[in-house]
Amino acid sequence: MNRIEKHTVTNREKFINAMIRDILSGRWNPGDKLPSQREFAEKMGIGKTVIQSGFEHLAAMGLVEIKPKSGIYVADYMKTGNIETLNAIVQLNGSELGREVIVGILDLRLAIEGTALRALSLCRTSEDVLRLRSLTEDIRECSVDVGLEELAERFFLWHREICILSGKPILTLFMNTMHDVSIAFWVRYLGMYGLDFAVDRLDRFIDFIEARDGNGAYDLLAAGIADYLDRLENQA
Amino acid sequence: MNRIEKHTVTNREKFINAMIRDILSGRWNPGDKLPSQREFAEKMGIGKTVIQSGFEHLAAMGLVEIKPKSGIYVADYMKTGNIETLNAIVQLNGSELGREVIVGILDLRLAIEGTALRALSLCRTSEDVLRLRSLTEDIRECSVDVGLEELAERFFLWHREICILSGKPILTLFMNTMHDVSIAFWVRYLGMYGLDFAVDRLDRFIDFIEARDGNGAYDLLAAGIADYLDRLENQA
DNA sequence: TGCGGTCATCTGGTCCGACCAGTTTCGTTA
DNA sequence: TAACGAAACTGGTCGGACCAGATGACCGCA
Repeated sequence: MNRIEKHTVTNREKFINAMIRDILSGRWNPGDKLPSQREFAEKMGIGKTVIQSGFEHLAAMGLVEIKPKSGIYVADYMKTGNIETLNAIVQLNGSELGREVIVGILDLRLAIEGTALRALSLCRTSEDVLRLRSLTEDIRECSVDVGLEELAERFFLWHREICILSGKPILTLFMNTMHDVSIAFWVRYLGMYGLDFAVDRLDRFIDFIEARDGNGAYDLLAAGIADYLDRLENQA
Repeated sequence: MNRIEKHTVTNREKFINAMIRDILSGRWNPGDKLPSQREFAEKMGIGKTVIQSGFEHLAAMGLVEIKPKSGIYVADYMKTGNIETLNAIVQLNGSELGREVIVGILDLRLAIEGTALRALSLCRTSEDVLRLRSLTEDIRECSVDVGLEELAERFFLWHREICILSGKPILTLFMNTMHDVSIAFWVRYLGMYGLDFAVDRLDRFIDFIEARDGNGAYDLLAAGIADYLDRLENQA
C-alpha cells in the first residue's frame, strides 16, 4: 500500500466518515432533517466550524442538501447525486459493487475512451506511438516493485494518455472525473485477468493505433468490456 | 432569472472568483508557485481561514494543486482537471464555448442518454409514459412565465427523468454531474431552435419510448445532435 | 574549502469562539 | 381568531491562535 501511515485522522474526517456511513447505510433516510450543526459539535466536543466544513464536503458529494438558515437534510442521493456520490459509494463498499453499478460505469468508459481511440487513430504521430510504448514498458518493468493500487494507477494513466493524445481535452477531464471509480475497477480487473494479459492488451491497442485502425481499437475495447461483464455474470 | 438578488458576495467568493479569472485567463501559468495564504489574506485584509477554504475549493475544481507544508501551485488543469474545471470554464466564458468543447460534451451526452433511452424503451411502464407526458405539458404551460435559464433547467430535468426511469441509477449520477454544462447547452439550444421545436421533439421521444422502439429514440437523439453541430459549423 | 547537522522560519492544516443575517416558532395583542 | 412581532433558532462567515512538516540559511567541524 502507498498510504498506510495515514496522517492522524482529524475531527473533520472523523465526522465526515461517520456521516457517510450513517447515510449510505440507511440510518437516515432521504428527506430527513438532521440535527443542527451545533448539536453535532457539542456531541463530538468540537467547534461548529469543523462540522460546517464537513457538511460542505458532504453536500459536494451530493449526500446532504443544505438549506441556508433553515436546516440540513439528507439528500435523495440516487436522484440528485453526482460522480462524487459514486466515489463515496465505491469507497465505502470497496470491491462489493453491484453488477448494475459496474455496467453503468463501463458504458461510460466505452463512450469516453472509444471516442478517444477513434480520434487518436486518425491523428496519431509517431511520437504518440513511442510515448505509449514507453508507458507500457514502464508498467512491465515496475510491476514487480509496486503494489496493486499503484499498478491500477498506472493503467489509469495509460488510458488517460489516450485521451490527452487524442486532442480532445474534454475527454481527459471526464476521464479524470472518473479517477477514483476507475482505480476500483482496475484493481478488480487485474485480480481477475492477471498483469500479463492486461499489459498484452495495451500492446494490441497500440498496434491498432499505429495502423490507424480506429474501429479495430474500438472493437477491442468493446470486446474486452463485454468479456469482463460475462465473467462477472458467470462468477456470480 | 431565479437568483438575481444574489446574497451579498462574501470575501471567500470574491477571492475564489478572482483566482478563477486569473488562472483561466493565463495571469499565472501551470506550475507557477502562488504566494502564501498569509500574503493573500493580508493583501485582501481578511483572515487566513477564508483563503484556506477558498483554495480548498479551487483544488476541488482542479485549478490548483496544494502541496501541504510546502506551497500551492497552479495546476495543469487541462491535463489534471475534472468536470468541475469544465464547469468553471463554462461559467467564466458563458456561451463562448469552442466547438471542440461542445463536441466533447455532446459525445458524452449521446453516450449517457442514448443508453438510458434504449433501456427505458425496453422496461417502460404506462406510468412512465404518463409521467413524461405530464412533464412535457408542464414545460409547455410554464413557458410564458419563466426565464430562459429556468426553461433550460426544465429541459435538463426532463432528460434526467429518462435516466431515472430507465432503472440505471449510475446514469442519473453522471447526468447530474453534467448539470451546469448542460444548462449552458440548453440555453444555447433553445435560442437556436426555439421553444416549440424543442418541446415537439420531447413528444417524439415519448412516442418512440411508448412504442418500445429504443433504436428509434437513439437515432432521434443522434440526429438531433448531429444537426445541432452542423448548424454550429455553418454559423461559425 | 567543503561537508553535515541544526535550528529558526516558512508553509499549509486544524480548530475555536464570536459574530452575522435570514428563518422559524410561538406568544401576545388587536 | 387572525395578524403581528420578538425571541430563539438555523446555517454562514470570519480572524486569530496554534500545530506539525518542509525548507533553507547558517554555523561548526573535518
